Amino acid sequence: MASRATRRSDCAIAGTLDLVGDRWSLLIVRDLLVTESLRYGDLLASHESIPTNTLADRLRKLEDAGILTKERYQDRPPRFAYRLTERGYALAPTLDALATWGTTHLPGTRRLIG
Amino acid sequence: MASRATRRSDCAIAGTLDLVGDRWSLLIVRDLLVTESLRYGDLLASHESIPTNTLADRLRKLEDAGILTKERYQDRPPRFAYRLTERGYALAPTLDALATWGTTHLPGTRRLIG
DNA sequence: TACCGTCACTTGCACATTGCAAGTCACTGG
DNA sequence: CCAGTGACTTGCAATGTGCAAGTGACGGTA
Repeated sequence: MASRATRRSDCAIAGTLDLVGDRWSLLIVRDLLVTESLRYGDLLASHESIPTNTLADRLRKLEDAGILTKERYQDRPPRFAYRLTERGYALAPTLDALATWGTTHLPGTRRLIG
Repeated sequence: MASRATRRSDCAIAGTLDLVGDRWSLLIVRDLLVTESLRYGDLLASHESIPTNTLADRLRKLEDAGILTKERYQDRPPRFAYRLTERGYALAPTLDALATWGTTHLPGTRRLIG
Protein backbone atom coordinates (compact mmCIF):
# COMPACT_ATOMS: atom_id res chain seq x y z
CA MET A 1 0.00 0.00 0.00
CA ALA A 2 0.89 3.66 0.21
CA SER A 3 4.18 4.94 1.40
CA ARG A 4 2.93 7.83 3.45
CA ALA A 5 6.45 9.18 3.58
CA THR A 6 5.93 12.82 2.74
CA ARG A 7 2.84 14.11 4.43
CA ARG A 8 2.71 17.84 4.77
CA SER A 9 1.01 18.00 8.14
CA ASP A 10 -1.25 16.10 10.52
CA CYS A 11 -4.31 17.72 8.99
CA ALA A 12 -6.67 15.12 7.58
CA ILE A 13 -7.65 17.37 4.69
CA ALA A 14 -4.03 18.01 3.71
CA GLY A 15 -3.29 14.30 3.96
CA THR A 16 -6.19 13.41 1.71
CA LEU A 17 -5.23 16.10 -0.79
CA ASP A 18 -1.70 14.69 -0.88
CA LEU A 19 -3.28 11.55 -2.35
CA VAL A 20 -6.09 12.85 -4.54
CA GLY A 21 -5.52 16.62 -4.71
CA ASP A 22 -4.92 17.10 -8.42
CA ARG A 23 -6.92 17.67 -11.58
CA TRP A 24 -7.31 14.00 -12.53
CA SER A 25 -7.35 11.54 -9.64
CA LEU A 26 -10.88 12.26 -8.48
CA LEU A 27 -12.18 12.06 -12.05
CA ILE A 28 -10.81 8.53 -12.27
CA VAL A 29 -12.57 7.75 -8.98
CA ARG A 30 -15.74 9.33 -10.38
CA ASP A 31 -15.65 7.08 -13.44
CA LEU A 32 -15.20 4.03 -11.23
CA LEU A 33 -18.11 5.09 -9.03
CA VAL A 34 -20.31 5.30 -12.10
CA THR A 35 -19.04 2.09 -13.68
CA GLU A 36 -17.76 -0.39 -11.16
CA SER A 37 -15.05 -1.93 -13.33
CA LEU A 38 -13.15 -0.24 -16.15
CA ARG A 39 -10.19 -1.03 -18.34
CA TYR A 40 -7.34 1.31 -19.21
CA GLY A 41 -8.85 2.13 -22.56
CA ASP A 42 -12.24 2.91 -21.03
CA LEU A 43 -10.65 5.42 -18.67
CA LEU A 44 -8.66 6.95 -21.53
CA ALA A 45 -11.84 7.41 -23.52
CA SER A 46 -13.62 9.28 -20.71
CA HIS A 47 -14.67 12.58 -22.12
CA GLU A 48 -12.17 14.82 -20.34
CA SER A 49 -9.41 13.06 -22.34
CA ILE A 50 -6.62 12.59 -19.83
CA PRO A 51 -3.18 12.12 -21.43
CA THR A 52 -2.18 8.47 -21.50
CA ASN A 53 1.03 8.86 -19.53
CA THR A 54 -0.75 10.87 -16.87
CA LEU A 55 -3.43 8.19 -16.64
CA ALA A 56 -0.83 5.45 -16.17
CA ASP A 57 0.88 7.52 -13.49
CA ARG A 58 -2.35 8.28 -11.60
CA LEU A 59 -3.48 4.67 -11.70
CA ARG A 60 -0.18 3.61 -10.18
CA LYS A 61 -0.43 6.23 -7.44
CA LEU A 62 -4.07 5.47 -6.65
CA GLU A 63 -3.23 1.79 -6.47
CA ASP A 64 -0.30 2.59 -4.15
CA ALA A 65 -2.69 4.64 -2.02
CA GLY A 66 -5.05 1.66 -1.75
CA ILE A 67 -7.86 3.54 -3.45
CA LEU A 68 -8.20 1.19 -6.40
CA THR A 69 -7.00 -2.22 -7.47
CA LYS A 70 -5.86 -3.59 -10.78
CA GLU A 71 -6.95 -7.12 -11.48
CA ARG A 72 -5.97 -9.39 -14.31
CA TYR A 73 -9.31 -10.78 -15.32
CA GLN A 74 -8.00 -12.80 -18.24
CA ASP A 75 -4.63 -14.39 -19.00
CA ARG A 76 -4.37 -14.89 -22.72
CA PRO A 77 -4.22 -12.20 -23.90
CA PRO A 78 -3.55 -10.45 -20.59
CA ARG A 79 -6.36 -8.03 -19.77
CA PHE A 80 -6.79 -5.84 -16.73
CA ALA A 81 -9.65 -4.11 -15.00
CA TYR A 82 -9.55 -1.38 -12.39
CA ARG A 83 -12.06 -1.08 -9.58
CA LEU A 84 -12.36 0.86 -6.34
CA THR A 85 -11.44 -0.59 -2.99
CA GLU A 86 -13.46 0.13 0.11
CA ARG A 87 -11.18 3.10 0.71
CA GLY A 88 -11.98 4.26 -2.79
CA TYR A 89 -15.73 3.95 -2.34
CA ALA A 90 -15.36 5.95 0.86
CA LEU A 91 -14.51 8.95 -1.33
CA ALA A 92 -18.08 9.00 -2.64
CA PRO A 93 -19.25 11.69 -0.17
CA THR A 94 -16.39 13.94 -1.29
CA LEU A 95 -17.31 13.48 -4.95
CA ASP A 96 -20.92 14.06 -4.08
CA ALA A 97 -20.09 17.33 -2.32
CA LEU A 98 -17.98 18.49 -5.27
CA ALA A 99 -20.81 17.65 -7.66
CA THR A 100 -23.29 19.56 -5.53
CA TRP A 101 -21.06 22.60 -5.42
CA GLY A 102 -20.52 22.45 -9.17
CA THR A 103 -24.15 22.10 -10.17
CA THR A 104 -25.06 24.93 -7.81
CA HIS A 105 -22.31 27.38 -8.74
CA LEU A 106 -21.13 26.54 -12.23
CA PRO A 107 -23.83 27.12 -14.83
CA GLY A 108 -23.90 24.51 -17.55
CA THR A 109 -22.51 21.65 -15.50
CA ARG A 110 -24.32 18.41 -14.78
CA ARG A 111 -24.16 15.86 -12.02
CA LEU A 112 -22.85 12.59 -13.44
CA ILE A 113 -22.90 10.65 -10.20
CA GLY A 114 -25.28 10.11 -7.33
CA MET B 1 -15.60 37.01 -11.36
CA ALA B 2 -14.21 33.92 -12.98
CA SER B 3 -13.52 33.59 -16.63
CA ARG B 4 -14.86 30.10 -17.09
CA ALA B 5 -13.19 29.94 -20.47
CA THR B 6 -11.46 26.61 -20.35
CA ARG B 7 -13.70 24.06 -18.77
CA ARG B 8 -12.83 20.49 -19.56
CA SER B 9 -16.33 19.11 -19.72
CA ASP B 10 -19.88 19.65 -18.53
CA CYS B 11 -19.26 17.47 -15.49
CA ALA B 12 -19.84 19.39 -12.28
CA ILE B 13 -17.01 17.57 -10.53
CA ALA B 14 -14.54 18.35 -13.30
CA GLY B 15 -15.65 21.98 -13.31
CA THR B 16 -15.17 22.30 -9.56
CA LEU B 17 -11.77 20.62 -9.74
CA ASP B 18 -10.74 23.10 -12.44
CA LEU B 19 -11.13 25.78 -9.77
CA VAL B 20 -9.96 24.12 -6.56
CA GLY B 21 -8.40 20.82 -7.67
CA ASP B 22 -4.81 21.34 -6.60
CA ARG B 23 -2.68 20.80 -3.52
CA TRP B 24 -3.22 24.24 -1.98
CA SER B 25 -6.52 25.91 -2.82
CA LEU B 26 -8.69 23.88 -0.49
CA LEU B 27 -6.21 24.35 2.35
CA ILE B 28 -6.62 28.09 1.99
CA VAL B 29 -10.39 27.59 2.10
CA ARG B 30 -9.94 25.38 5.16
CA ASP B 31 -8.01 28.10 6.99
CA LEU B 32 -10.72 30.62 6.17
CA LEU B 33 -13.41 28.25 7.42
CA VAL B 34 -11.57 27.94 10.71
CA THR B 35 -10.77 31.64 11.02
CA GLU B 36 -13.22 33.86 9.22
CA SER B 37 -10.79 36.60 8.25
CA LEU B 38 -7.07 36.21 7.61
CA ARG B 39 -4.28 38.33 6.26
CA TYR B 40 -1.64 37.26 3.75
CA GLY B 41 0.91 36.68 6.46
CA ASP B 42 -1.50 34.54 8.49
CA LEU B 43 -2.08 32.26 5.49
CA LEU B 44 1.67 32.07 4.84
CA ALA B 45 2.24 31.01 8.42
CA SER B 46 -0.24 28.14 8.24
CA HIS B 47 1.63 25.03 9.15
CA GLU B 48 1.81 23.43 5.70
CA SER B 49 4.07 26.34 4.62
CA ILE B 50 2.85 27.18 1.16
CA PRO B 51 5.44 29.05 -0.96
CA THR B 52 4.73 32.76 -1.03
CA ASN B 53 4.41 33.09 -4.80
CA THR B 54 2.06 30.12 -4.94
CA LEU B 55 -0.06 31.67 -2.19
CA ALA B 56 -0.31 34.96 -4.07
CA ASP B 57 -1.27 33.10 -7.24
CA ARG B 58 -3.92 30.97 -5.52
CA LEU B 59 -5.46 33.96 -3.76
CA ARG B 60 -5.78 35.72 -7.11
CA LYS B 61 -7.39 32.67 -8.72
CA LEU B 62 -9.76 32.01 -5.82
CA GLU B 63 -10.78 35.66 -5.88
CA ASP B 64 -11.36 35.40 -9.66
CA ALA B 65 -13.46 32.31 -9.03
CA GLY B 66 -15.59 34.23 -6.54
CA ILE B 67 -14.63 31.92 -3.71
CA LEU B 68 -13.00 34.55 -1.53
CA THR B 69 -12.73 38.31 -1.37
CA LYS B 70 -9.87 40.61 -0.50
CA GLU B 71 -10.84 43.65 1.47
CA ARG B 72 -8.75 46.63 2.42
CA TYR B 73 -9.66 47.05 6.04
CA GLN B 74 -7.27 49.92 6.69
CA ASP B 75 -5.79 52.62 4.46
CA ARG B 76 -2.66 53.91 6.05
CA PRO B 77 -0.73 51.72 5.95
CA PRO B 78 -2.77 49.62 3.50
CA ARG B 79 -3.78 46.33 5.06
CA PHE B 80 -5.85 43.56 3.56
CA ALA B 81 -7.93 40.68 4.85
CA TYR B 82 -9.23 37.68 2.98
CA ARG B 83 -12.55 36.04 3.72
CA LEU B 84 -14.81 33.50 2.07
CA THR B 85 -17.80 34.48 -0.01
CA GLU B 86 -21.04 32.53 0.09
CA ARG B 87 -19.67 30.40 -2.74
CA GLY B 88 -16.60 29.78 -0.64
CA TYR B 89 -18.59 28.76 2.43
CA ALA B 90 -20.52 26.39 0.19
CA LEU B 91 -17.34 24.33 -0.09
CA ALA B 92 -17.62 23.39 3.58
CA PRO B 93 -19.33 20.02 2.88
CA THR B 94 -16.50 19.10 0.51
CA LEU B 95 -13.88 19.94 3.11
CA ASP B 96 -15.87 18.06 5.69
CA ALA B 97 -15.98 14.96 3.49
CA LEU B 98 -12.23 15.17 2.84
CA ALA B 99 -11.60 15.50 6.58
CA THR B 100 -13.79 12.51 7.32
CA TRP B 101 -11.99 10.39 4.74
CA GLY B 102 -8.61 11.45 6.08
CA THR B 103 -9.33 10.80 9.74
CA THR B 104 -10.79 7.41 8.83
CA HIS B 105 -8.09 6.22 6.43
CA LEU B 106 -4.90 8.09 7.24
CA PRO B 107 -3.56 7.19 10.66
CA GLY B 108 -2.11 10.11 12.54
CA THR B 109 -4.24 12.81 10.96
CA ARG B 110 -6.62 15.06 12.81
CA ARG B 111 -9.75 16.94 11.88
CA LEU B 112 -9.07 20.65 12.07
CA ILE B 113 -12.51 21.79 10.97
CA GLY B 114 -16.12 20.93 11.77
C1' DT C 1 3.10 -17.57 -42.73
C1' DA C 2 2.36 -12.73 -43.23
C1' DC C 3 -0.04 -8.97 -41.91
C1' DC C 4 -3.37 -6.09 -39.43
C1' DG C 5 -5.67 -4.68 -35.27
C1' DT C 6 -6.35 -4.23 -30.21
C1' DC C 7 -4.92 -3.54 -25.52
C1' DA C 8 -2.08 -1.54 -22.25
C1' DC C 9 1.08 0.94 -21.72
C1' DT C 10 6.13 3.56 -22.28
C1' DT C 11 9.19 7.05 -24.21
C1' DG C 12 10.67 11.71 -25.90
C1' DC C 13 10.36 16.23 -25.65
C1' DA C 14 8.55 21.05 -25.38
C1' DC C 15 6.11 23.81 -22.30
C1' DA C 16 3.97 25.05 -17.85
C1' DT C 17 3.94 24.93 -12.90
C1' DT C 18 6.25 24.61 -8.35
C1' DG C 19 9.24 25.64 -4.69
C1' DC C 20 12.87 28.10 -2.57
C1' DA C 21 15.34 32.32 -1.84
C1' DA C 22 15.93 36.95 -2.31
C1' DG C 23 14.28 41.45 -3.48
C1' DT C 24 10.83 45.35 -3.50
C1' DC C 25 7.86 48.97 -1.90
C1' DA C 26 4.73 51.43 1.19
C1' DC C 27 4.49 52.82 5.48
C1' DT C 28 5.30 53.46 10.75
C1' DG C 29 7.42 53.94 15.16
C1' DG C 30 11.53 55.21 17.66
C1' DC D 1 17.21 58.52 9.68
C1' DC D 2 16.80 53.86 10.04
C1' DA D 3 15.10 49.28 11.38
C1' DG D 4 10.85 46.66 11.10
C1' DT D 5 6.38 44.90 9.34
C1' DG D 6 3.04 43.63 5.83
C1' DA D 7 2.17 42.22 1.34
C1' DC D 8 3.76 40.84 -2.18
C1' DT D 9 7.12 40.20 -6.79
C1' DT D 10 11.07 38.36 -9.21
C1' DG D 11 14.64 34.85 -10.62
C1' DC D 12 15.66 30.49 -11.45
C1' DA D 13 16.33 25.45 -11.01
C1' DA D 14 13.61 21.41 -10.54
C1' DT D 15 9.50 19.03 -11.26
C1' DG D 16 5.21 17.98 -13.57
C1' DT D 17 2.03 18.05 -17.66
C1' DG D 18 0.39 17.31 -22.30
C1' DC D 19 0.82 15.74 -26.91
C1' DA D 20 2.53 12.46 -30.19
C1' DA D 21 4.73 8.51 -31.42
C1' DG D 22 6.54 4.00 -30.29
C1' DT D 23 6.43 -0.81 -28.19
C1' DG D 24 5.28 -5.56 -27.24
C1' DA D 25 2.08 -9.28 -26.41
C1' DC D 26 -1.40 -11.50 -28.46
C1' DG D 27 -5.36 -12.84 -31.57
C1' DG D 28 -7.89 -12.98 -35.99
C1' DT D 29 -7.97 -13.18 -40.90
C1' DA D 30 -6.15 -14.76 -45.56
